[in-house]
Amino acid sequence: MSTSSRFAVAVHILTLLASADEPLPSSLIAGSVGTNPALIRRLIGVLAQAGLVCTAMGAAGGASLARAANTITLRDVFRAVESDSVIGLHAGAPNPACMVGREITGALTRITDRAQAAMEENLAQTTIAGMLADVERSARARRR
Amino acid sequence: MSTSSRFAVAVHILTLLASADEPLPSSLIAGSVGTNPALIRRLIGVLAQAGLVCTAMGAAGGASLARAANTITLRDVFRAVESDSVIGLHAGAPNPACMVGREITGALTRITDRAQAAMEENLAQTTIAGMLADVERSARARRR
DNA sequence: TTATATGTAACTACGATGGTTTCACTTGTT
DNA sequence: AACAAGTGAAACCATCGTAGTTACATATAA
Repeated sequence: MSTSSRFAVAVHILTLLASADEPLPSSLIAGSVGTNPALIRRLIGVLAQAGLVCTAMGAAGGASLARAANTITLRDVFRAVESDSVIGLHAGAPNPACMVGREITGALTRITDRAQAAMEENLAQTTIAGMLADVERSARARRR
Repeated sequence: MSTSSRFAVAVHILTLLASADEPLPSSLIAGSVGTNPALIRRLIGVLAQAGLVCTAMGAAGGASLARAANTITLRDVFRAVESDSVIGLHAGAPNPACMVGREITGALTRITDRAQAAMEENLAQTTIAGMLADVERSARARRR
């Protein structure tokens, strides 16, 4: 199974904000993502708590990037919206009367932590600015 | 969110099989994992399809490793039991009328594929034999 | 022949996710 | 001052995947 779509939508939102020079309302963002404004606001709340975006209430309000787009890595985004580790462990504790059951969780945790760190290290190599550049490059290529 | 516990349980099963020199019945494995035999048999079916274990029916039957424990990497196990990519994309297609909406999925796919490859590369560095050695080392250390 | 297994289908319970509606509150504009 | 355009947050619902469980047909060693 895969993680939720929150990461994908969060990157979408941030890339959109990076391409704008004024606060964008949740309704506009929802139009681009293809969902409804309340959902976007929920996710933006998480991103705001993580210090990635800031919001303005009232008319002409909306969300904008809290930092420069080239200082926000996809790892930052991932950690903001995805709390658990991507590789799950046992649902219940294994049998402590068995050697493998007793020691497997510790051994597995070491492995999965390392694997996830490798993945996040990879995500850290891309920023929101990079994503926007990538999107613009693709759009140019498609137009030709 | 995280993946299912299938990977963790599968590694548990395989480590257990690596420590045995005869076929183990699902009931015994279930006792070590802390769940019920039918669940174990379901998972073993997947591992058998992937060519990691083989099973024998009837009395004195059970599951055993199909290959040497030092030739089964955790990446093999991961791919056998976890079909989807770990990082999900959008639930529905974004709005193609918006540049970001139109291009973000392609850009994201490139990123997430690379990130998952990095994670799997990391998992490939450990084998079931390594897991068993790790478990045995931990058990020795605990006894002291 | 019997005990011990697997393989598989069917069903339930539960939690996370995405989606939706609604309402109080804030703020720029006229 | 009134209004329009926003956010923030709560309360739901539907859906889906997972884990768990039971049951039974089938296979096989002793």
